[in-house]
Amino acid sequence: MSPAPGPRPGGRSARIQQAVHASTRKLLDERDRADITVPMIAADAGVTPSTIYRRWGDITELFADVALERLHPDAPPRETGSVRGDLVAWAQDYLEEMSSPVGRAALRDVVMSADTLRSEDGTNQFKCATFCRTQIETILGRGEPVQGVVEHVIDHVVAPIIYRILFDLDPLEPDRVEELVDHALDAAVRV
Amino acid sequence: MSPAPGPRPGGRSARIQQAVHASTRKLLDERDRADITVPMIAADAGVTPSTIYRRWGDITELFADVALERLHPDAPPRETGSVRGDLVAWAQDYLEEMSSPVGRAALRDVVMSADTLRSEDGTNQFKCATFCRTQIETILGRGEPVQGVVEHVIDHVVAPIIYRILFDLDPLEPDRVEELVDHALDAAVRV
DNA sequence: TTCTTAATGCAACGTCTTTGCGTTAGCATG
DNA sequence: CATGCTAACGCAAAGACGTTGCATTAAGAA
Repeated sequence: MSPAPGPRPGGRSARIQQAVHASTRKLLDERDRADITVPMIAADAGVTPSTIYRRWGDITELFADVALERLHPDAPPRETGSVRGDLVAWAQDYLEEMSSPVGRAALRDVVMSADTLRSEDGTNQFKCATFCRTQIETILGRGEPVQGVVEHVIDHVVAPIIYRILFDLDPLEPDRVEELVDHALDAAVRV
Repeated sequence: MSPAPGPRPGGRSARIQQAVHASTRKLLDERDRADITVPMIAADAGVTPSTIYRRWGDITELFADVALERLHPDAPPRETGSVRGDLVAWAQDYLEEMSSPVGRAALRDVVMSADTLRSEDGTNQFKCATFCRTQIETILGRGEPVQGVVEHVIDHVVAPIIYRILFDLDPLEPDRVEELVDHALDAAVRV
């Protein structure tokens, strides 16, 4: 038997990762991304730069890692009584979170991370999209199953929200979210 | 009178910019982004690194600059006889271009460029979105004007295409483009 | 306690980035 | 054609960052 490889939870490895993440978040709040360097983070976290380089490769991957943590939903979507209501509520929350400077920056950090370096569960970008999809599936699972609704919600609700944020257009009016959700549901039924 | 500031077309400034752009494109075709450095580009273009640093700030901005050039449409959208047909044709072309490794990389380079450094006509991201919008407006201008169609096309056709590319999801089937266009047009009429 | 292994710290080296200063190219004027 | 002006470039030095081999340490297992 091989002696159980992999990082042990609670060990030094985990403590360091936590410290580095914390320092990264802290610096991201204070300074501009372009002004943050690996040695800075290392100093703040109390580790050597080489440790960070070895674990994350480069600062882009570290940022993406921290961003993913931010983008990961910490609770299942709220329940309002109807699928439509749940979707609207979730999408409005999502829009608000992602529109904030922090959310926007996190989105970019994920998008700009390597797409060649894929872990066992996909690229960072894919993981990010999966967070969304999972939340949507949870909501839709509460109602009657309709083929392909998830994809429609992604295409007609999530995509417009994100596109406008990333490409610096006027952010979506929160009111329009309702319209988008109706559209996505209509689209699913009609096809 | 101030002696007419700004770069003179055809001068040394323009030649250097052209050479640097060319070298950047060339290197982007050969190597991976992460392996390309400013000194490399400078050597290939026959200039000093400091010139590039002074003009573009960092390699990210240079990449974004080159990417914008790639994303800029070089011709007005094809005409097929109907607005719907034009939109479908344009969207399919757009999907194909952006899905290619080159297109995808260009999109990312634009998205990851600074959003604080805005030129007189907006950020790089905004310019990129404007290219799309202009093409769409051209097409819509050929038919009867309907309030807000442009935004619907952006939200329901462009956004899904781009979102899926950036977030590493399965790219849209070219067939589904037609469906998206119809939805966008329906949406515009119905509201 | 002792052993094993993965991961860290240290330190040195090479490369990139930044910056001051002298020079040049392009354009305008007489 | 000669002269002057200005923005931009090349050069070179200094500083900061990225990378790597080697010794050491921390955490868990026997």
